[in-house]
Amino acid sequence: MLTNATLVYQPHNHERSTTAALNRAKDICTEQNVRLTTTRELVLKLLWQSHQPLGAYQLQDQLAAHLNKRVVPPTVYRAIEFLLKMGLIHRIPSLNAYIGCPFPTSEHSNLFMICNQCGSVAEVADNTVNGLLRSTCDKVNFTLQKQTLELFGLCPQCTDITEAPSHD
Amino acid sequence: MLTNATLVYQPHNHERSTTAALNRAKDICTEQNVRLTTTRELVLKLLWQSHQPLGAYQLQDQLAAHLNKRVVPPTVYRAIEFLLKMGLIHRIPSLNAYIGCPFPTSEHSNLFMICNQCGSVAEVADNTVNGLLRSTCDKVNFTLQKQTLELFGLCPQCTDITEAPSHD
DNA sequence: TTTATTATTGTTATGTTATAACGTACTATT
DNA sequence: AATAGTACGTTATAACATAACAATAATAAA
Repeated sequence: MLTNATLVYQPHNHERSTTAALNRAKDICTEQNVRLTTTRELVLKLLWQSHQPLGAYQLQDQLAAHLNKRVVPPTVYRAIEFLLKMGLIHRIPSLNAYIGCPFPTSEHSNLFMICNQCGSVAEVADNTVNGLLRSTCDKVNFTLQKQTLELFGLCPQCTDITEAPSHD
Repeated sequence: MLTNATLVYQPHNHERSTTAALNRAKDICTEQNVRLTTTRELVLKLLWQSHQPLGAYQLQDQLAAHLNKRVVPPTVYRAIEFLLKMGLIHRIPSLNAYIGCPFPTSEHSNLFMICNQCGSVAEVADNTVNGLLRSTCDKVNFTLQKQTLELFGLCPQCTDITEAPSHD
C-alpha cells in the first residue's frame, strides 16, 4: 500500500506503543549515558498516552496530578528540552504542542498530518519527500539542517465521516 | 536553472518589490471589496521593508513610531489577521513572526527556507513539492487543506561564507 | 567514605506572544 | 439623517516560555 512512507497515528495501539516507546527511550538514554529521570519519563509517558499533542501547561497539570505536588513551568520545559534534544519527542510549532516521536534515532522528515477536526496528529516518514526537499535545497544552494513540515486537513477517519452521506 | 521552483529572497530589490507588493495588495483588496486601511497598509509595508520576518511586538513598536501614537497589541493582531486572511502575508509558526507573501492569489506551497545564520527567510513556490505532498496525503486518505513547510539551514550567502576558506 | 564535581531540580520572577470583551467611531447605503 | 456593517480603541488577561540563582541529588575522584 504505502511505499517509502510510514504513517503513524499516535494512538494506534495505545498501551503497547507507549510501553515500547518508553523502553526504547530507556535504551537510548542508557546508550547515550544520560538519565531518564522520573519527571522526564513521566512527561514522555504522558505524551505517548495522549491521543493528541499536549501543550506545556497541559503537561504541567497532568504532571502535578501524577506526582501529587506543585509543578512549575520550568520543570516541564526542562523535561521537554531534554526529550527534544534526545529526539524522543517533537514540538509542533503551529500548535505550541509536543508529541512523542515514533522513530527516534532514525533520520526522518518531521512531517506531520494534523487533523483540523479531531486534533489528532500523525507523523509520516517519507523518503521521497525528504529527497525532494533535499534536492530542492541543493538547487538553490540552501544548506538544509532541520525541517518541520505541517500538513493541516482531515485525518482518514474524519474524512470518511465528512464524506459519508448524512442521515438526519 | 530552477525548474518548477521560484525562490524569492525577501529583500532582493527592497524598494521596488515593496511598492509592487503594495500595489498588488491594493488591487486585491479593491477586487475583493475590502478596505486596506492605513494600519493594514502600514503593517504590510513594514513587513515588506524588513529584511527578516517581524514579530507582532516588533510591528507594534514600528507602527507606534510611524503613527506617532500608542499602539496596542489588538491593533497589530487585527491587521495581521486581515492580511493573513487576504493571503498577503504568512505566519511562520516556528518564529512567531510574519512575512510578506510574494505570490498572493496563486496557489502555492508555503515553503520557507529560514537561515539560521542571518535570519533571512525565502519563500519557495515549487509545484513538485506540492504535488508530492498532495499524492502522499492521497495515499493515506488524508484530506489536505493547508500546509506550512519550514526548512532551517544556511541561505546561499551564509553557505558560501561558511564554506569559504578562512583568512585570519 | 569523604570530598569534589557535575547534573538535576526547586523557586521566584518576568518576558513574550496572543486573545477576550466591550465600547466607540468611521463608512457606505438608504 | 438613520441605519447597518466594519474597523478601531481600550483594558484586562490568557497562554506560552525563559532568566537567574539557590538547593539538592547523583556520580566520580581522592
